[in-house]
Amino acid sequence: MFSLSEENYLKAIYHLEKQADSGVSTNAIAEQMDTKASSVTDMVKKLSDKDLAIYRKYQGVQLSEAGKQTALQIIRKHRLWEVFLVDKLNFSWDEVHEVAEQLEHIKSEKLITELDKFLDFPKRDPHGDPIPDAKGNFQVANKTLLSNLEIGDFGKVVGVKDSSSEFLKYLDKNNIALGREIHILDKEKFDESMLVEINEKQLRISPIVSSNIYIKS
Amino acid sequence: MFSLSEENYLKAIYHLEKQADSGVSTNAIAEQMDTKASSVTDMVKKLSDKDLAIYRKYQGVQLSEAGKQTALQIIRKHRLWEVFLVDKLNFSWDEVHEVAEQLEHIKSEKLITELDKFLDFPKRDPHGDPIPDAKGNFQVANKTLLSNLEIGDFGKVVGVKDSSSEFLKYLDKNNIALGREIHILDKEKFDESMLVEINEKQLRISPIVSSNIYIKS
DNA sequence: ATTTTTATTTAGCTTTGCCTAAAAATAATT
DNA sequence: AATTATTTTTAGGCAAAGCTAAATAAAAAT
Ligand SMILES: [Mn+2]
Ligand SMILES: [Mn+2]
Ligand SMILES: [Mn+2]
Ligand SMILES: [Mn+2]
Repeated sequence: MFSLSEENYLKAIYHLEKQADSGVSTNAIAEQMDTKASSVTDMVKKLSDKDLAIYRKYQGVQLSEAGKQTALQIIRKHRLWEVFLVDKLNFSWDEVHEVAEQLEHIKSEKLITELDKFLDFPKRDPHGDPIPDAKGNFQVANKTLLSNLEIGDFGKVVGVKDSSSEFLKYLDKNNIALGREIHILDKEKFDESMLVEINEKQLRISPIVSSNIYIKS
Repeated sequence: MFSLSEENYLKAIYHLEKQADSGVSTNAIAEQMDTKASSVTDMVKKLSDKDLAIYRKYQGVQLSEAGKQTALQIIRKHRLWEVFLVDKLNFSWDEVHEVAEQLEHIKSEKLITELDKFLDFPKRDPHGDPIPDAKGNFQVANKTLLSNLEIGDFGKVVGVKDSSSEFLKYLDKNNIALGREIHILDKEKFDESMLVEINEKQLRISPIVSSNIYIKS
């Protein structure tokens, strides 16, 4: 169907489109994909020719409906594989992304249908992100960043914004995991750092940490 | 490490080397890989440069020790994935090969170690082929082709030589599966066809069938 | 309203893996 | 042994996906 490279571009554009309101810029894609702007221009033209994206010179790109659906199916596969790795193969949540990046490109309808069933139709991946169904539908959780909470608030950790291995290892070290109750004891006006209670222990966290943890409050 | 294409060539050469006694010919590889002889020459030079193969112009190729080990690890992955698909995801033995061709190229040491463990260290794949261990070792079964048996002989089906979907479906239709007892009732001298009893039913099979079924007798 | 800076595109080149057609080597026949 | 047929290699090209450097458009600053 589509090349590995095309699939990766679609995924990147999909993710960038959620933040940007207008078209996604060439440079934004280049940065996300760790490639050069000129390469992006080439590919974006190709996606446009294949009606996977809408592109006007100097105006950025947006995914077409077909492009969005394709991206969602790749994301579906990525996240299902992540669940598989954690639930069945003893991977930790900081180890799965790299491997899922490869597995998401395997082409087999039956494989993904059966994997979904085998995993008992999970709704979220190990990082708390929603798993689209075969039609591309998924639940958007009403979550907020930990950094938005105020002194005295309670909440439950439901996801991470940054899912880099480094950040996840930091969370592990401090016993912060999905599902944990968190209580805001203090918030420093000066540097926005927070004192929180989690797992019956007190912990001071910097804003770079609190702005990468999703909370359901 | 190695490209998808390089890995496929190594695998093809490995399989061809088992039959051919001298070096594997360019044309044989081209046919196996469904490509052109000139493309094979190119790739074989590259493998030779990387010390994965020994190649002398017009004399065919052989795998080096490194090349053989690499091939065996790909075969290991291929067969483990086939077991996974059949044992865990309800695939039938005629559906797995295509998907395993893709999955065998996923790069992750941990993935394959854990998959092996998850499957309880299987020794054979769904077609009866041995699964090499992490060091490339595997048991060679003492098996023979059904076509070599004589009238009155008994045996057990332990593998298939042709594992094309068409052949496997034919076997399914006639209730021939791994582990089944088989009894040779008659063998026609003229066309080498056989009358066998399997599953308490009599069945006449052509030499093209009997020479693609492995028996342990 | 210019000028300067930044972003984007174009042009031209590289590598990988493949192809066709022609040339060269090897194998098979006569 | 010479000729013919087959196999293999070489030469020259193509498409995908990347890159650098130069040109152009858009945005920001003066
Ligand atoms: Mn991921
Ligand atoms: Mn994830
Ligand atoms: Mn197979
Ligand atoms: Mn097999």
